[in-house]
Parts: sequence; structure tokens; C-alpha cells
Amino acid sequence: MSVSIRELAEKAGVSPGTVSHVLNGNTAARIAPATQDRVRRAAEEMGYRPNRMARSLGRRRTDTIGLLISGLKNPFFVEIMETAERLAMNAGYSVQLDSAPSINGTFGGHSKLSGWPVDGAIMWGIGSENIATYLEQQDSSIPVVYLGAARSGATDWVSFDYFEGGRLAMEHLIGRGRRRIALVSPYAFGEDRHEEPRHAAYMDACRRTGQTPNVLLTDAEETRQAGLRIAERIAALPAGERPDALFCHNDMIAIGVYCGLLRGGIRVPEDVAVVGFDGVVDGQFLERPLTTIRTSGEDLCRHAFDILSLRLRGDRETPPRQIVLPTELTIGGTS
Amino acid sequence: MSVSIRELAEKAGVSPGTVSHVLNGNTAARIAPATQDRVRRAAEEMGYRPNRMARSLGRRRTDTIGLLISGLKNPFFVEIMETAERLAMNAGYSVQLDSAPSINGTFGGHSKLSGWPVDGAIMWGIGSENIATYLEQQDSSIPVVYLGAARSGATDWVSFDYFEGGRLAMEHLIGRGRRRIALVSPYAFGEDRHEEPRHAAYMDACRRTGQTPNVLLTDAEETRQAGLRIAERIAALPAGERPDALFCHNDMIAIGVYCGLLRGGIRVPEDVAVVGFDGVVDGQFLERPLTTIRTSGEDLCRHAFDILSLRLRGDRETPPRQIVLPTELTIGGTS
DNA sequence: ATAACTGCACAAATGGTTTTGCAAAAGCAG
DNA sequence: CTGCTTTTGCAAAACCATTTGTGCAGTTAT
Repeated sequence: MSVSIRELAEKAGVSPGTVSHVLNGNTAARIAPATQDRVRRAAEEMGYRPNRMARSLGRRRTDTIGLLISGLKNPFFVEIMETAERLAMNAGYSVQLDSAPSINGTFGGHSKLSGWPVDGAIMWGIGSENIATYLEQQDSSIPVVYLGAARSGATDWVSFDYFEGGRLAMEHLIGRGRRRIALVSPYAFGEDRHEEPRHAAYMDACRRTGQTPNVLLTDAEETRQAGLRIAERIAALPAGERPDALFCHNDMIAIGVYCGLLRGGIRVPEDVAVVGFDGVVDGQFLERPLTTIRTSGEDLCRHAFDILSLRLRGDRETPPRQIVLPTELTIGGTS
Repeated sequence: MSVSIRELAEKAGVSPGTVSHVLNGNTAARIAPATQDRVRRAAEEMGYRPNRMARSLGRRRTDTIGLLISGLKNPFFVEIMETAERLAMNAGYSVQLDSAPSINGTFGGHSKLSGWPVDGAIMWGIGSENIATYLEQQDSSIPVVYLGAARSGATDWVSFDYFEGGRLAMEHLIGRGRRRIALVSPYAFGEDRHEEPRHAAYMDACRRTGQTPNVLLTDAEETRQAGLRIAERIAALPAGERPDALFCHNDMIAIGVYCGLLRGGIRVPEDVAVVGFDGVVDGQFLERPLTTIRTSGEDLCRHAFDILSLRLRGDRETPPRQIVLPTELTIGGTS
């Protein structure tokens, strides 16, 4: 058992309240320097650590932020996670991670969330069901910063300029003479995410260059395996009917696609060019680095944390911060 | 603000204690069915959720297990993490993740750990400093199951048969006629980890086949970047002085090595064979799947969790469980 | 002598759990 | 039916480990 504030108080010859005042640096309590010394010394000697449960209970805050993201199999989210962890630690917060298996995976009821209360949260804001479940468990008045998609209403969010990213990708492919570009996406048009800006950019570019849009769906998956399956379907087509370029919704899919194309005997980029999205490090460790639209998960998370810090410090009233971060074309060897 | 047990009790017309008994299914308290109904209904109506801090404080347990692992950039650890999360959730536990940036990265003092108390922990047992720091923060009497390395003393642990894995890798390479096999490892001999069984297996095989051992060190890193650098060094050698095979300490390194060799114009496996270790999914998404020694992070974690469950259920006295899991050679296209 | 200040103990509050105890109801022998 | 024991059902209180505001004795300043 660990040592309690009462034992420590006894050893230092003061009351528990005094210990608390000293150790929390409560200057309003005006504890004599000599007493402070005694308390601190005793705390050191006994290896006192305040019980975090009791402390949070009394203070009505946990010094913890929640991080709700969707599947660490995608290194993009690992980057966000590690950044959040780092920033939070430096600011004196802990992180409670709640990671859904996939972007569309549900937590299957609140029992699948950790359930620990947090002071605020950062969440990858796609699966609205997950968000609702999460907020239901938390005091719903905690500040939340959403990631990865523009949101309506007075919420704080940070996202990327996905439309511009899509435009960059399409421009690039078109500039390389591709005229039968297909989009590989987990999302069908008209579904819940019909506002997907990458789709819009794709459609836009098709229209401008007179191409017939061709969307290859991965059944809501965003994995390498899904990409692989898409590539197999493409490889099975007669050479004349194949797209000459694939704009993939993210790098995981693109990596699977790339790999599947090569295995199907299709040359990349000679026969089919491949462009991903996100700029995860994995894409740089193919024999040809993946052409991709780079986004910085670190920047994303940093901005989100800055906003959250602001709210946690009490600024609940200033207008919502809504940030759109730039994207950047990284030309690799697959296009 | 959320509703407290007192408010709920008032609404149901009972005392707070009774509410607690009902909601926790305390049969010893013999609450009349009708009263139970009333309480449950009121709880439902008011959306009551017990405050987890208060609950943990009173019960002296957190229903949370700690998971101390070393760097989710390596998908091997993601697999462990997700497994732990899943098993814990099903058993009614939450997971508090504490992830060091890398296997040798230090947390830099306890402020870098989340600091939330847990009922028990599973930890990847390499960095002894991290472990000490961690245990110092926790009630040191909590049960801990170590992962990934045999440990002395009466501790529970689960590991793989790394020596056998190393032997499999070396046999395989030797069977394919390789006679200038180098080991790529983050650990020098004689350092803190001089017991590293993969080294032992390597040395063993060298001795039996009369090869001169050749250990290429990555400066304690286990990343793709480190592997890439090793490959660059190899590519810079005159063809005659190059190893004809590389046995890499893990898949991350192997992927970097593979990639670097290709970019250096070296053919894999014709000029140099590459074998990894772990069997992470990333290795299967190179144009040639990586030959590797497959280990199941899921099995590892499952066993660890079983043991931890046992201890958490009160079995603290039975002899330590120490489990060594098998490894398996997966032949890909890089050897 | 009175007012202001100093330094700390004290106690209430946080939101639960769990043990104890007691009144009322039920069971049972006479 | 009475008087005793047992059982039932729940309130009450102690406890968990801390924070924080109040109050008060003792000291110093005016």
C-alpha cells in the first residue's frame, strides 16, 4: 500500500490540509517556509504520491484528455497518437486512448469505450455514432476538438484541405498524360459521406478533361488488403479496359493497390500510375516511393491540442476555431 | 453535470447505499425485487452513470490494466495493443496505454508516464529503467506479466522461442546455399542484452558452417530508417565483399534493408537474401513478400492476459507462469 | 488596547462502497 | 392468540484520499 496524506501529515506534524496546500503550492494558504520544508522533506522521504482518484474526485478534473481515433493499423493515426501523447505530457496531461478498430467499425455500445472521464477530447470526427456514444459517457460539456473533417455548427475542428489535395493529385496525373484515371475509395457517392472532398475534386477534374468517372469501391475498408483486392480486379481486366492511373483514398489502400498491380504483372507507373493520400512513412519504403498527397498528422494534432488547451484553460466563449491545413504533392516513383 | 447517486436515491425513494447495492448486484444485501425495479428504472430515466473516480476510490481498484509497450510505429506492437484492448474490454477492464517512443527510449522520469493507477500490467520487458519507473509509480504489489523476454526470478512472463526462430532463419538461409550471412541487429554483443537469443542462434549457425560472424549494428534502432542505412553501407561495398544474406533482428529493419538494397541496385534475393523477424503484415506488402520468422503478437498477448486475469482474480500464490511460444518460418520472396 | 496579520487546524465536500444495526414482518412453539 | 426467535429490507454511518474554504488563536503593528 502506498502512503496516504494522513500518514505524511502525521510524520510532518501538520494537518492533511496543510500538506495539500504545501504540495499544491497554494500560496493563498500562507504556510510558513519552515513548515513547507518539513512537509516537502517528509514527502520526499516517504515517497508520497497523491492518490489520483481522490485528487480528481476532489478537484473535479482528471488532468487527462481523451483521444478517439480509428485504427492504429494505419500509421497516420499512430503519428497523431504519438504527437498527442507528447504534447499532452508536456502540458501535464495524460492521454486516454480510445481506438476504434476501423473508421467505420463501431464500438458496439459504450462498454467498448474505456469510460474514464476526461477533461477534454480530441477526436477523429468521422463515425458519428462513435462520437455520440463517447460524449454520452462523458460529461457532455467537456470541450472537444474534431479532426479530419469540416463540421457544421459551433465546434472547434482542424482538418486538411482535402479538396485541394485531390486537385493536386488529379492535376499531377493529368499532367503526366493520364486520361483514364480511376478513383479508389471506401465511400460510395450519395452515402453518408457524399460531401467527401476528394470525390468532388476527382469529379471536377474528370469533367474538365472529359473523362468518364470510374470509382472503384473497397467496401468501406481503408486497408492494404482492400487495395490488393482492387488491384486484382484491375489485373483481371483486358489491358485495354484498365485505367491508366489510380487515385487512392489513402496510402494504405495505395500500398495494397501498388503491391497487387506488381504481382498481377502490371508495371507501375508505366502501365498504371498510383497516387495515395496522407504521406505516411510506409509509402516511402516501397521499392519506388509512393506518390502521395502529404498531410502532416503532427501539425493536425498540434493545432488541435492548442485549441483544446485554450478551452481547458477556461476559454469557452471565444468563437470556434476552425482550421484548414494545406496539403502537398510528393512525387515518388509510382506516377 | 452528471447525476449523482444521492440524487438518484432521492428520486427512487431509497438511500444511496441501497442504490449501490442494487446497481452492483450485491445479493448479500437482499433488496426487495420491487425496490430493485424502482432503483433501476430511476437510474435508466436519469441516465445515471457512477462516477468512476469515486468508485475506484471506494473499491480500491480501478478495473484498468496498464499496457507498457515500446513504440507503436512498429505494427507488431499495434497488434499487441489491439489484442490487449479487445481482451480487456471483454473482461470488463479498460486499458491504460503507456508507450515509449522506442525500445531504448526512456520515459525521462515518471512525468512521462500517465500515472494513473492500474490493477495490473502487461509490459514489454526490455527497458529495465522504464519498468522500474513504472512500478515506482504504481502500487508495487500489482501483478505484472512481462512480454518478449525470459526473465529470472519468480515473475510471470510470456515470450517466443527466439533462439529457435533464429535457428530456423539461419537453417533456411544455409539451406539455400548462403555462406556469407550477416546479422543486422540493434544490439552489440556484450551490452546489456548479451543474452539475446537471436545472436546466439546466429553465432551457433556460423560456427557449424564455418562462417565468420558479421554483425551490422543499427545504433540501437529498430526502424526501417536504420535498415535503410545498413543497406546503403552494404551497397557501397565492392560486390565481392558483400554478405550474401542478411538476417535482420526484426521486420522493420528488414523492410528498410530490402528497400535500401533494391535502391542500391542490388537484387534481392539473387545477390543478397533478406530474412526478417516478427511476421508483421507490412512485410507482406512489398512486391515480394518478406521471408520472416513469424511470431503471433496476438497469442503472446492472449497468454499474458490470461495469466494477468488469474492474478487479478486473486491467485497470487501459484507458481509463476512462464510461457515460451513457438515461431514459424514463413518463406516469402526475399530469400 | 485595538486592529491587522500570520499560520495552521478543522471540517465540509467530492461520489461512491460496504459494514453494521435495527425496526418490522414472518415463522413457530406453547 | 401470545411471546419468542428468525428473517427481511433498508437506513445510517464509516470509509476511501484528497481539496479547499472557513475560522480562530496567537502574534505583530498602530
